[in-house]
Amino acid sequence: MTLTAEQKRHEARQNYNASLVLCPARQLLEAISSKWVTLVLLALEDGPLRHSDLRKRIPGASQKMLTSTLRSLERDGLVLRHVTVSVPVRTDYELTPRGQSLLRIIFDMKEWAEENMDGVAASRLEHDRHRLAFS
Amino acid sequence: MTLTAEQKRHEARQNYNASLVLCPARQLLEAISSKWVTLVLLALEDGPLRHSDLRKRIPGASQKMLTSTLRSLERDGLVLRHVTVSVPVRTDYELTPRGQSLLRIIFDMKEWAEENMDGVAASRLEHDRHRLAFS
DNA sequence: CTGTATCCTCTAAGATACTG
DNA sequence: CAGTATCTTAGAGGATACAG
Repeated sequence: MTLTAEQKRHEARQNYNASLVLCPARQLLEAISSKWVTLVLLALEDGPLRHSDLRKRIPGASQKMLTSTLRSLERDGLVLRHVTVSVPVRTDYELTPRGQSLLRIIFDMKEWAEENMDGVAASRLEHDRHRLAFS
Repeated sequence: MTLTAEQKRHEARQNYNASLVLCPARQLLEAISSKWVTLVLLALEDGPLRHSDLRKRIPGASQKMLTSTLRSLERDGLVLRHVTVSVPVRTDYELTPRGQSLLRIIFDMKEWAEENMDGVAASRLEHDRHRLAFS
């Protein structure tokens, strides 16, 4: 049978998806653990921002990614999108209570990152040094 | 000049990298915000595990991803790798203190995810329902 | 058993150009 | 200004086979 490989792939994928369904917290973890998500939430920390302001605050984010990230956050009820119908259009984004509660977690992550930045950097140097010595 | 597009790409990439260097916490955030990282750390929660045990605990993780995730965690000083030279080889992984401190953050994330799971799901349904109504 | 190397696929994300 | 659509690409990640 020639389809064996592809069938196995399908099966594996199915199993994977099944496990995701069984543990729904993972879905959220995945949705959260995107670079842009954290950056957007942090940017919205102290009040609503317009789309263009968000772009300024998050250099490196393409418009496309920003929009799609915001859509996803909106869908999850983490940010609120308010459109003012004028010419030109104006849209503001702000955190929902749920978004703010997540922001607290992200703050903890950020804090941890800042506290452990140096240690991790040192560890990397050490590790790379060893690998180099044996190669 | 025919290289304009590619040059722009390079330039943009450079700017992006530059901003990463300027805000080193982002590097850590990126390193952390991988699905496998969180799953591995959670798996190591209550004590050392062998490579094969980790695979059992994390269905869906290919050997390759598991190994490379572990390597990265080891490099960052988050897990410790202990090799017992026998036949067959035996390797155990355990959390370092730094890894345990990160695990606390991940626990908070997990807790948040579990608390907000239902709300997010509801929000998604609502959102999708609206989009459907207008299409 | 643990790990590496190879190949291959598919998705995330950037560039670009266009609409309301 | 905000958003969408299209094309393209780099890289993450899986399958497989093999080595120590």
